[in-house]
Order: sequence, then C-alpha cells, then structure tokens
Amino acid sequence: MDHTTAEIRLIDAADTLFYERGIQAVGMDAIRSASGVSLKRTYQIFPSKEHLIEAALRRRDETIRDALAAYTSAAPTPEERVLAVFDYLRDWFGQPGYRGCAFINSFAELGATSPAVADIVRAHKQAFTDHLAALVAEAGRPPALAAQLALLANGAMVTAAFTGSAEPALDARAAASRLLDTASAA
Amino acid sequence: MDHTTAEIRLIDAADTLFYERGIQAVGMDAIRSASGVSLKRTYQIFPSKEHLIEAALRRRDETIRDALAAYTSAAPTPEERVLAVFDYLRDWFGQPGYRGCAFINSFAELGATSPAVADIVRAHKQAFTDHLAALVAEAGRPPALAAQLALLANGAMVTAAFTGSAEPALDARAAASRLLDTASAA
DNA sequence: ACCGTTGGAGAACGTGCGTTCTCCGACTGG
DNA sequence: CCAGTCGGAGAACGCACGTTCTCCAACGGT
Repeated sequence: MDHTTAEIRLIDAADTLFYERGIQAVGMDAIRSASGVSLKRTYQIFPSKEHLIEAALRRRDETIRDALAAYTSAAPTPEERVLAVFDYLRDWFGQPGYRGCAFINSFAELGATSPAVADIVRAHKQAFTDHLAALVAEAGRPPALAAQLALLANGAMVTAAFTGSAEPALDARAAASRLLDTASAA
Repeated sequence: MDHTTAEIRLIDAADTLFYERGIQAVGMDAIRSASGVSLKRTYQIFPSKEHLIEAALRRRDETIRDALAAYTSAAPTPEERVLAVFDYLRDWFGQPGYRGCAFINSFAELGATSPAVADIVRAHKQAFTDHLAALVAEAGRPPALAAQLALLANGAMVTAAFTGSAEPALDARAAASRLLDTASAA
C-alpha cells in the first residue's frame, strides 16, 4: 500500500467514523482498525488527529460541492435548478445512517476549541450559500432570496437529523417554491 | 449551602460551561471550580456527569420555553405574535457569547451516543414547533406553515452560530413574513 | 548473501478525566 | 464537653486515548 492509498483509506475511515459517532467519540485505534493503516504510518501522513480531522472535512467539502453542482445543473430551467437543491436534500436525508450535516455537527463539537475546524465549516457553508446565490441570480431573483433559501436548507438538515425523517426537505422545498414564486422576477 | 442551592449552582455552572465550550470539553473539575460545590457533594446530587448534562438541558428547555412564550404573547396581533419568534431570535443572536442552539449542539455532540440527550433535544424542538403551530393557528394560517417557519428558525440558529452575526434572524423574519402573507388566511 | 531502510503489530508512555476515597475540620444533640 | 455525622479539599484510582517506541520481518541495491 503506497502513501496515496494509505492517505485515502485513512480519510475514508475517519470521515465515516466521525460522521457516525461524532469526532471526539472516535479514537485513533478505531481509525486504524477501519482503515487497515498502522498507527505509525498514520502519524507519518497526518502528524496529529487534528490534521486528519481537517483533511476529512476538506475532502467532504469538495465531494459535496461537486455532487450538489452536478445535481442542480441537471435541471432544465433556472427555477428548477434552485429547487433541485431541495431535491438533493431529500435524497440525502433519505439515505440510511443520515445524521445531519457533518459541518454543522463538527462546528457544534469543535467550533469553540478549534479555529481550523471553524474556518472549514464557515468556508463550506459560504460556498453552499454562494452556489445558491448563483442559482438565484440565474433565475433572475433578488440576491436576498439566496440567504433565505440557505436558512431553509440548513434548518432542514438539522431537523431531519433529530427527527430521522426526510420530510423537512419537502417542507423546505415547498417554502422555497413559494418564496421563489413571490420574489420579484427579473 | 443546602441541597437545593448546590443543585442550582451546579446546573448554572454546567449549563454555562457546556454552552461555551461544548459538553465533552468540560471536565467535572471545571464545574466544581465554577460552581463552588465539592465533587463529593456533586456526586451525591448527580450520580454521574450524564445526569448533570440532562438536568442542565432540561432546565434550559424550560427557561427557553417560558421566555419565548412571554416574548410572543406580548405582541398585539396574531401575525405579529408569529413574527415575534424571529424578533426573539434576533435578540438572542445578538447576545455576547452566542454559540448556537444548545440543543442542536448537544445533539451533534452526543445524539449518536446518548439516547437520553437525543430525547431531550427532540422534545425541546417538538415543543418549539408546537408553539409555532399554535401561533400559526391563531393567525388562521394552515398548519403546514408552522413546519416551514421552524425550518427558518432552526436554520437561522445554526447560521448565526458560525457567522457570528444576528443577521440570519432578519433574513428569517423577512422570509417568514412573506410566507405568512402568501399563506391563505382563514 | 549482506546491510540499511521501511513498515507492521502492538506495547508503552503520559495525560486527562470521571469517579471514589481519605483525611480532617465543623457543627449538632445530649 | 463529647460522640457522631456531615461536608470540604484534594489525592488517588482506573481507564481511555493521543502519541511514541520497540521489536522484528520484508525488501532492495550491491
């Protein structure tokens, strides 16, 4: 197993375990077992758990950005592209093991003690809102709508987490649709 | 210091520290220092940290329910009572040291490992949504609106947390106002 | 074949923390 | 004044975990 493979396996294992149980609840031994990478090698690649946390969050950030962009760009009209964000959420919430947004969860757990984690979370959420803003602009709606839709989306993420239901995505979509309809079109 | 006083001081200290730093980041020694209650006494009152966590969350639940009810009931019209929820949020977000909703944060940190914490969080959020539903009903709007407003509120709570701004409350209020206006009145 | 490097398995170390224990002073009822 | 109880301060214990170290097998170049 070369360096790159080991790194990927570590990030895979860390990301999965952190998401399932929370970051602080996962020990380095658990990551070693799940990844099959020895502790020695792990610490050669990531000098500390903190580095691994940040790497896992950064990769998840990229993955989600790409997936969301692909999902929304597939819709035919500008309005549908905006609403596709909420269809994406519904698919996500329906996946087994959905436990909320990893960034919101990480911020809740470590935002107060790790500035690096806090920064990654802020960047991810900013990118999400920016993407929404671009879709809103394409649809010819006022920029203020983007922030409102972002609130609906983030609210749906947390609500779906503790209710264990995908329904918040539908509620958010309905609200988004109404806001879209009543926002002054270009 | 009698039993009741010690209990209150413990809950005060625990609630404050948990909120500031996250639950797992706070040791029992820190609670002892902040409360002035000895460890021995603490463990007589709360047999474990888990008990103290639950007590702190339960008291915060009651406090917030009461404060929100008082805040919303002060508004003169049914519509204003609904929007008062978002004024309440703006006041809350503007307080120094605002770090998000303690229930959302606790769920992110412990929801996966502590069913008791998860239940308290669910109950709190359910009560919040129920309150919103009552206000929506008074205003003669359809029940589905309550879930949508709850999403806006929860989304604003998390967004205000990592942006460190109270602006999400204003965005949420604007969206709520529009949804309220376009929802079919009774 | 020999030697130096690499990496694996897991023990070991240090620390922090939840919880309990020890010791001792302070108060109470008679 | 005394016996008994209570509570405080903080040491001690046990465990978990992040990190490092030890030991050894495998491998590659000459």
